[in-house]
Amino acid sequence: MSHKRSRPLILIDASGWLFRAYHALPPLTTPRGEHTGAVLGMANMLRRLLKDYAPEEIAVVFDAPGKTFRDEIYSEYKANRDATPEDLSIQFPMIAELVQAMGLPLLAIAGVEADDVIGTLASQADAAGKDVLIVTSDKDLAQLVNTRISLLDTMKNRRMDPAGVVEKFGVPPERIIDYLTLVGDTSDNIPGVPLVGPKTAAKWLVEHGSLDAIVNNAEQIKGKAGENLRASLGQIPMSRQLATIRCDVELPLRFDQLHPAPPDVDKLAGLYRRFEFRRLLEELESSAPPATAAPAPVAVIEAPIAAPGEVPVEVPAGAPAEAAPAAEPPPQESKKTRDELVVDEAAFAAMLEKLEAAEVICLDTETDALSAMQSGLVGLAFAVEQGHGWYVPVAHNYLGAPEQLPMQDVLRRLKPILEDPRKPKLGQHIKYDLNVLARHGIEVQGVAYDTMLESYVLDAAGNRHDMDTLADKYLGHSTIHFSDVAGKGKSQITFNQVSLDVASAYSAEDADITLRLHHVLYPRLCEVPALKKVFETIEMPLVPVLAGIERNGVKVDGPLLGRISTELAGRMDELQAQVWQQAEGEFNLGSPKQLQAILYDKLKLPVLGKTPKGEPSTAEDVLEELAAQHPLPRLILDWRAMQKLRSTYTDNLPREINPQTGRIHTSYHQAVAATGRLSSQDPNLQNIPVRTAEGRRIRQAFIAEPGNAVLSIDYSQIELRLMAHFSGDARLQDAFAKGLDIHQATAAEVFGIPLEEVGEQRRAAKAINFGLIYGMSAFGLARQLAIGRGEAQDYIDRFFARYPGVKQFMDSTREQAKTRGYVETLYGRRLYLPNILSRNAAQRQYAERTAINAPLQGTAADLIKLAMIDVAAWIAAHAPRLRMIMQVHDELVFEGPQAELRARAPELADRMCRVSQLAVPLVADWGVGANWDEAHTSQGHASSAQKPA
DNA sequence: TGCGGGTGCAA
DNA sequence: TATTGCACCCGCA
Repeated sequence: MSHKRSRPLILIDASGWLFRAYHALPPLTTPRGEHTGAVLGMANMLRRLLKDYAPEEIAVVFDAPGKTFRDEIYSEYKANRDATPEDLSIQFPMIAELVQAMGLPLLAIAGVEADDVIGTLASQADAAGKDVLIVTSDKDLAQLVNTRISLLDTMKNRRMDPAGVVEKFGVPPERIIDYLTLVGDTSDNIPGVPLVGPKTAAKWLVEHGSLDAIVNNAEQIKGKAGENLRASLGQIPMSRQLATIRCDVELPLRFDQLHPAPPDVDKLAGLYRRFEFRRLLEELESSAPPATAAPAPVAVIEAPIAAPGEVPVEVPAGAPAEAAPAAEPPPQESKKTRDELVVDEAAFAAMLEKLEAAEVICLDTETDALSAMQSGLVGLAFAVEQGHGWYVPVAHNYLGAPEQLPMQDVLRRLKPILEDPRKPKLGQHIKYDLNVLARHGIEVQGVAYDTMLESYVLDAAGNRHDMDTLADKYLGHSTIHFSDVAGKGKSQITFNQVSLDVASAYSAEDADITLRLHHVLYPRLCEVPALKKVFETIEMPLVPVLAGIERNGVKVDGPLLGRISTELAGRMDELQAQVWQQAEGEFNLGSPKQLQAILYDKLKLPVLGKTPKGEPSTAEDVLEELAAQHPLPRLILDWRAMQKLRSTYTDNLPREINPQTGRIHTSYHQAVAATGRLSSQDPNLQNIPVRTAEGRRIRQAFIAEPGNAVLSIDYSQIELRLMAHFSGDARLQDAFAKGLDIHQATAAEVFGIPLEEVGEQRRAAKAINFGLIYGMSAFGLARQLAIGRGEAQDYIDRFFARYPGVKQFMDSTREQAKTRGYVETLYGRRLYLPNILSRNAAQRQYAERTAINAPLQGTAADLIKLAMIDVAAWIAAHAPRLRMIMQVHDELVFEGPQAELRARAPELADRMCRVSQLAVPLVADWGVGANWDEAHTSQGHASSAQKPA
């Protein structure tokens, strides 16, 4: 049974909303001088909510004036609050009128706050299995969030679900009360623990689990904040009580009595006229149905409505014994790193001793350029305990730079430690440091932790994984930015020009922050054994393998690319002349905007497609269709194809050749793709052309050193095989078991013909097979195959009829995504899909497609990563003259002496196939050639391995 | 100089 | 109204 989303209950924290809207909205007055900005804001917000969510029940909840139970608990409660501005408070009665005229229930309950009313109604609805949307900008209400209850900030248009709470506060909803208790609230005058702000509170809660655990471990908590905690222990129970929203308030009605009534059109029109809301009035008059006998709205007013902050603040005699000393806002906690600049022998020796004794060594290198393959080492930073870092400068050479320890000595003495596999190393994006150090003669061993990858495995798509982002998110710490020390733009200096003091503060902090991040992230990883395993057995072992591939690089024939470029340029000139002739005027062929004007304005060709922004598209598929009616689109297509090859490949690849190595060294990014794939950058070697003959000429420029050859091995149909494995579909598995051409087999099934009679149907079957992996719709398939929607739907229906397991797999995967909020790969790598329950259909459907695709794409990524780790170890042990030089998602490319490469190819392909035992065989095809194109084209040798039956 | 939009290359 | 990426060029602030 799928969990059906019903029309929600909406609860509006009206007092809080107005207070904030008052400051956010422009001050609006009628000519008579009535202030109406907040009224209009409320009207628009309510209309929007009704339209967007069609709530089954709704209530606009105000604070009632007078004391609440919180004032009983704490005499200073809300004592700091400013009085409500008068031009806001006079709008409250107007708003009450408006809400009632709109037919919406309005609540103001004496003795409690709006939050408690909301909490009570929300928990009633939750118990009844109903979805609840709370409109608020107040963080306190985050404690109510769960899978059914979410917060909506209408001003920022953001929904906050449990994951959102974690993202914003660093703790889940059930820890929000603990969080608020620790942090306190200056506006409510709730005492927190001095020096403990949002970040420390979240950090402690993550480390200890709960406020109770923190209290129990108070003796162990270090620093000034720890002292303050111990001093505040007495007031914690009271703060906790103040921060807790009550969910058991006695109310005169239940949530299911809060149905909106039809608006009282006459009254509403009268109000709109009085407030001079012309647009709303027009809309009302143009759309209003004849007034029906409107049932009176359920408006329960237990007390007059109070403006926020109107609560009396007189202090009763006999205030609580230990009134909090924290009237002032919690000061920003200090997280400064104690940095130690190492420029003399004694300090260096002392540091080495500490490094030797450390359990984990956090390291960071500073260089004079961004590229790990070009840069020179400028300094090294280390940290072994939180709060302290060393910086060892070795090549700062600005005018007047102090003397530093000689680089060669420093490296020679660090080498035994860094190359000791028993000493675990930690870094942020440590692959960079491995490459820099390798180029300086140190092969770092024992690479155990990388905070970037810890964050990536925890939640690949939740945030970026650079240090600044992580420090902000997990430590609440704003790091010293590189641009702060080196400037930016034209005037940016390189790190060797940065003064030692500044460099030391920056670098030591980087190492320290990395260590602190590790202490937050790694425990989280350990909480989910599958993720810990992905981290330990896939991502970390892959780091040195990738570093090796990057350093190996690939040889590219620059002169060949240059010749191709010249040839293309000549042909493009001719095409351009013809285009200008056809268009009867010169224009820039590379400008979609100018081309659009020519095609659609000047030549009046039909608009067959739009860009995402709604402009007439000049994209390939559109031009392809237009080519039937006019010669110009074809010329443009040809020109574009050549322009693409030239600008992206023939002209730019030669510039990427490293002058020292004569090869191209890409960077593989391990923490970018949501699914677990790698990406390649500077240059991207994972999108080198292969489909067209013209494009393959680029691949021919990927060559080997003299005497060497290129070996390409790729997995055959890996994602479809994984679909067969996951789905358990007998027919699909059988097709792979028999070694059939899978597209041909699908064609036979879908079209109900014998295998040997499959002809043109194979193309359609291939499109279906691939579409399947991407969660394609009938609409998409129809467009792909240029057939009718009905026909496409028919294909899909027949596909699912023949492969029922696949249908079942897709349904259950979507279901899992909905109930758990994530999907996972064969190895337990997770992808969270926060939008899977979105009310926005486009977002939800997108998440559903991702839910189908991610386990397949992600498992394929896991498999080839494992294969790379295995193959790299095997090469190191058995064939050190071979080099792994590229990875392209389902393909590995090697270089080595021709004969040896050919001899070793079957073993390498076998190892790739044996990396995992699935329900269908894994097959890898390989080929050897003088260049990448030849290696690819000559593929025909296959290896195969399967789980024994 | 940086950014968004449009386009197109790969798996 | 098909998944994941990277990078080019244009046009504009």
